[in-house]
Amino acid sequence: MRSFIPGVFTSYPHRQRGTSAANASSAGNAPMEVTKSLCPAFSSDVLIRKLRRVADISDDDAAALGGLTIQEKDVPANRDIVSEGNRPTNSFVVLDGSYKHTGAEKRQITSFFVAGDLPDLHGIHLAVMDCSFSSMTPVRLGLIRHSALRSICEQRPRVATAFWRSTLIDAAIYREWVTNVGRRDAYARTAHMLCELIVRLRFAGRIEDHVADLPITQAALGDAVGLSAVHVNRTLQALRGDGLIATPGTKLRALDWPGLVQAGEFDPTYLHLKDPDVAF
Amino acid sequence: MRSFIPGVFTSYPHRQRGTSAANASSAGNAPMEVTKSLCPAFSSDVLIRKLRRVADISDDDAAALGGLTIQEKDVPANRDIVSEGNRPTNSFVVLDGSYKHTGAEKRQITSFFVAGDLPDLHGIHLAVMDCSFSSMTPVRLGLIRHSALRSICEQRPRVATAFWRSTLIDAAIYREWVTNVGRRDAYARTAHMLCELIVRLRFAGRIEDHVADLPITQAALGDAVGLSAVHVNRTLQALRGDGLIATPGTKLRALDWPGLVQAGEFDPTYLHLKDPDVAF
DNA sequence: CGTTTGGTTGAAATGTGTCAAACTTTGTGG
DNA sequence: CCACAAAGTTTGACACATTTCAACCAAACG
Repeated sequence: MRSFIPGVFTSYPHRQRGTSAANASSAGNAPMEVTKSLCPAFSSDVLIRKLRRVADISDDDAAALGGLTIQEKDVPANRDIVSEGNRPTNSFVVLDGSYKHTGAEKRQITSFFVAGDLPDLHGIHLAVMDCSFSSMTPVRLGLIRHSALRSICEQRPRVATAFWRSTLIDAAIYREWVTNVGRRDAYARTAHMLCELIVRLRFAGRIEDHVADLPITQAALGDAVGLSAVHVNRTLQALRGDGLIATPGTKLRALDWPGLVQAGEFDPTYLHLKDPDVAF
Repeated sequence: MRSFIPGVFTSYPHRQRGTSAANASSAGNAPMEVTKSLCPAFSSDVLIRKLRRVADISDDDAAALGGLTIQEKDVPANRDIVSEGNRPTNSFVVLDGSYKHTGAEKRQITSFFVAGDLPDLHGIHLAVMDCSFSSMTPVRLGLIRHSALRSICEQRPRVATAFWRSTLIDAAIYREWVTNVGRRDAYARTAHMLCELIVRLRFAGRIEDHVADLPITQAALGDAVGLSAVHVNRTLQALRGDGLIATPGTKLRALDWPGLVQAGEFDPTYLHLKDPDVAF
C-alpha cells in the first residue's frame, strides 16, 4: 500500500505515427481507472495556493475560485490522462503525485509537473492537444471544466491574469529546456534539471529536510534531458562522485546546492517565482 | 540599398554571467538605432491579420485593435531589441523582417519570429525578461505599450483570448523544439526546423512561388537546432543531395515537400493553425 | 519465491564537435 | 566600378561525448 508521493508530472508528444490517428480521434477523456470523489475544500485550496504563488489573488477572487467545481480523481502510476489529438473538455490541477508528458518510441518528456501545477491549462484555448500527459506515480488530480474556467476568467480579470501567467511560466520553462537540451553537455544538463526540480518542489512545499522525494526513473530523466538511460546513470554517478548530490532510495538530496547550481548553470529567473528565495 | 526581407525573428537566453547583471539592470528599451514613425494603418493591419489567423476576431474587436497606438521602428540587422533582465514597458509585433532570440557564448536560439508574430508578448504578465530578442535582418517593429494591451484585454475578452492563444501557440512551439533538439538526429532535426519555418512563413503570407526567403545563416540554424555550424552545413548538403531542398542564394525551396515532412517527422498540429492547409 | 523493474558496468560503434584552412559571396570604400 | 575586407560556406582530419548492446545485479512486487 504505497502512499501518495509528492512528485512530478510530465508531458510529451506522442509521435506514434500510423496508429495514433485512430486513437487520437477517439476524443473525450482518456481512459483511466479512477476513484471519483468530490472534495472541493482540499482541491481548491491547492489551486488557490498555486495561483497565489504565481500572481496576486484577492480574497474575493479566492472565494470565487473556491466555488469552482473540481472533480477529484485518483490515477495509478503510468496511466495516460490526456493523449495527443484529444479534445478534452476539462483541464486539471495536480493535487498530489507526479505527472509527466510522454511519447512513443523515441519518447521525449517535455515537462514535469508537481502539486499545484496545471499541466494542460492551455487546453482552454487550444482545442486539440498537441501532446500527451500521463502519471509517473499514483496521482490525485482535480478536474475543472473548461466552461467553468472560461466563465471565471470572464468575470474576474485578476484570475484570468493568474491563469494566463501560469501558462506563460510554463512557456518560459519550455524555453529553458530547449537551451538545456540544445547547448549543455550531459553533466550540466542533468544538474540543471535537478536544480529545477528541487526549486519547483520546494516552491510547491514538497521538500522536507532538504530532501526531495523524486520518484523518477533514470530512464524518465533521460527522456527529459535527451540522454540515454545508461548515460544518465553515469552522469548521476559523476554528480554523486563530485559530492553534489546523494540519492538515497527514491529521494534526492542536494549535498552542495551552490555547486549543483554552478554545475547546471542554473539561474531561476525563468521560473518567475514571486518570492525568489531559492537558497537552499 | 537592401529592401526589407520577409524573414524570421529569434529569441534566446543570454547566459552571459558576470557582465549581464550590469547591463540587465539598465532597464527600459534596449539600445537600437531606429527611425521612428507613426503609421498605425499598416501596423495594426499586420496585427489584426495575425490575430485573425489565431482566433476569431469580430469587426468590432478589429476596430478596437485598429485604435491601438503602435509605434513603428526600423531596426538594422543583428541588433538587440530586448535583453534578458530587462523590464520593458512595451511588447512588439514583427511587421517585416526577421527576429531571433539569442545568447552569449554557448548561444541557443529558442525561436524564430516572422511578420505578425508577437515575440515578447509574455512581457505583459512576466515583468522580467528571461531571454533576449534581437533582429536577424533589417526589421520593422510595431511597439505597443503594455498598458494599452492590458486595457484592451480588459475591455474585450475576445481580444484577450486571441492574445492568450497566441502565447499558448508559442509555448506549443517551444515544446516541439524540446522534442526536436532532444530526440531527433541532425538530419531529421534540420528537416523539421525547415518544415516549421516554411509553414509559418507560408501562413504569414511570406512565401511566393514555393520559395521562402530565409535570410538565416547556417550558424544561426545551428544555434536553433543545437548543432555546430559545420554539421548544419553537412546536413543541408545531405538534404540537398536527397533532393528534398534547394538553397539558391539566401532562398529556400522545398523540392520534395512530402519527403521533407517525412524526413523531419513533421506534424503541424502543434502550430495550431486555424486553417491547416499545409500542403505545399 | 519467482518475476519484473530499475540500476550498474564494460566494450565497441557512431554521430557530432572541433580545428584549421580554402573558397565563395556579400558588402564597403576608394 | 573595382578592389579589398568581411562574412558565410565548404572541406578534411581527428577527437570525443554519447549511444547502443549485452550482461549482471539489486530491489520491489505479486
